[in-house]
Amino acid sequence: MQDLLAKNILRAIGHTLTDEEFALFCRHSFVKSFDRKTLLSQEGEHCKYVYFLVKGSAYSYIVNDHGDKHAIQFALEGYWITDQYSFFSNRPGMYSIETLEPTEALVVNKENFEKICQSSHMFEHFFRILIQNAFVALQYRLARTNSTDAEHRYLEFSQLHPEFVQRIPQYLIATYLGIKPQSLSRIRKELAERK
Amino acid sequence: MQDLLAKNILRAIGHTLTDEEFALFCRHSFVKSFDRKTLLSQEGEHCKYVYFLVKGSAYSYIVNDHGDKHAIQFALEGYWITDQYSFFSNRPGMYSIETLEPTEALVVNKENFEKICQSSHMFEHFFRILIQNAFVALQYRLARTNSTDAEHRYLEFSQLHPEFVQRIPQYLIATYLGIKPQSLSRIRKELAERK
DNA sequence: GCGACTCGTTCACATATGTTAATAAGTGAA
DNA sequence: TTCACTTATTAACATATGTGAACGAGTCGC
Repeated sequence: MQDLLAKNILRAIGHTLTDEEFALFCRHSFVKSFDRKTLLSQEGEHCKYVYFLVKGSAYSYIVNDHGDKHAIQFALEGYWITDQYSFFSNRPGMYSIETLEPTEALVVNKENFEKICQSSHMFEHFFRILIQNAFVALQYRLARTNSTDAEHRYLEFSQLHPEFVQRIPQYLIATYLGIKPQSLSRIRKELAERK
Repeated sequence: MQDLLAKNILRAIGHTLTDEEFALFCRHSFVKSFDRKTLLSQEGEHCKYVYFLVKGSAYSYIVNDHGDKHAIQFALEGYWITDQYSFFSNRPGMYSIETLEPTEALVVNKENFEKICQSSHMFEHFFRILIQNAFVALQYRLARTNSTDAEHRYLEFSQLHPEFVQRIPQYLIATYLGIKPQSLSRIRKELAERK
């Protein structure tokens, strides 16, 4: 189970955990299971935890003034997810997080997260790299959103994340791409006809 | 001059530098001046440096398939800027960075950046917080881009960054918001008429 | 096996934003 | 001053995407 975590760390920083580091993480986290459609975090409330998914899937979303949900991030096994805004600032969250399938996660609360980072330069480094990579991916996504039409964004998304296309409902992918589910349906139809 | 940097660090992590830490940073950075319209980084080439602006302004942008520039980030005095993708991955850049005014910056190359982070847990921490804050802001910006119309995005932008509206050309702000300069002009006209 | 959902599709029509082109004000260099 | 260049504005028309509504195929609980 913590195998996934070890791999995650290895991939990010190129080396694996010592036994002490591993113990440090275990002491400050716990495992928890969630049903499908469980809210892990809710808009307006403080998001106290960061989740590392071991099994299942979840997504975060924002609700706009018209009440529409817009997906922000998807997470499958091996992904971290939280409301970064709320978690890091200790303010009420702007996003909600919901499981899509029955899900199992390693859970770390804010206090323990800070402790882990303080007592281990390695973990501080790891989490810097982790958020750095997330930043780079997000920046690219925004750049494409601002400079490319929906059809190309969808094509790029489905090539980059075929596993999301498989497991995430299409109407959520649409909002993730910044369009309506009907529009994505139309785009997919055109792509299929042209092919 | 390094005053700005000290403030920047203080604001991010709540305490200031020791003399050794300050010396560490100085040993691994240098000051440089640039004319207006200087390319600090160029698409296709490795972005070797991160810049902390002490004076002037700059912006990063992506060029899409039609050859249109789209602003990614703006930087004024007290802001950090680089092509994070290229800088952190050591790959050819996807963005370019150009000064908008005569500019002065503290410059750190990748190697020294890593050294600073390795030899000081405090700097590792600072840069984690820095990129964390950048991530949170970026995520919110993307969430709004995907869920809000251009008029509201412009209003929010100009309230959040009045200093950008002052100093950054309007056509660049338009591309930053994901619209054409003509559209921003139209939106501004409507806002003015309604008022 | 039945009703209640959820999800994807399709369609006719609406609207925000893009496109192209022209104009004008402002700035800086010669 | 004049010329070249950059930036902002405006207008008529084009197009991608949104809107609202209907329909059908799954799926789940009972």
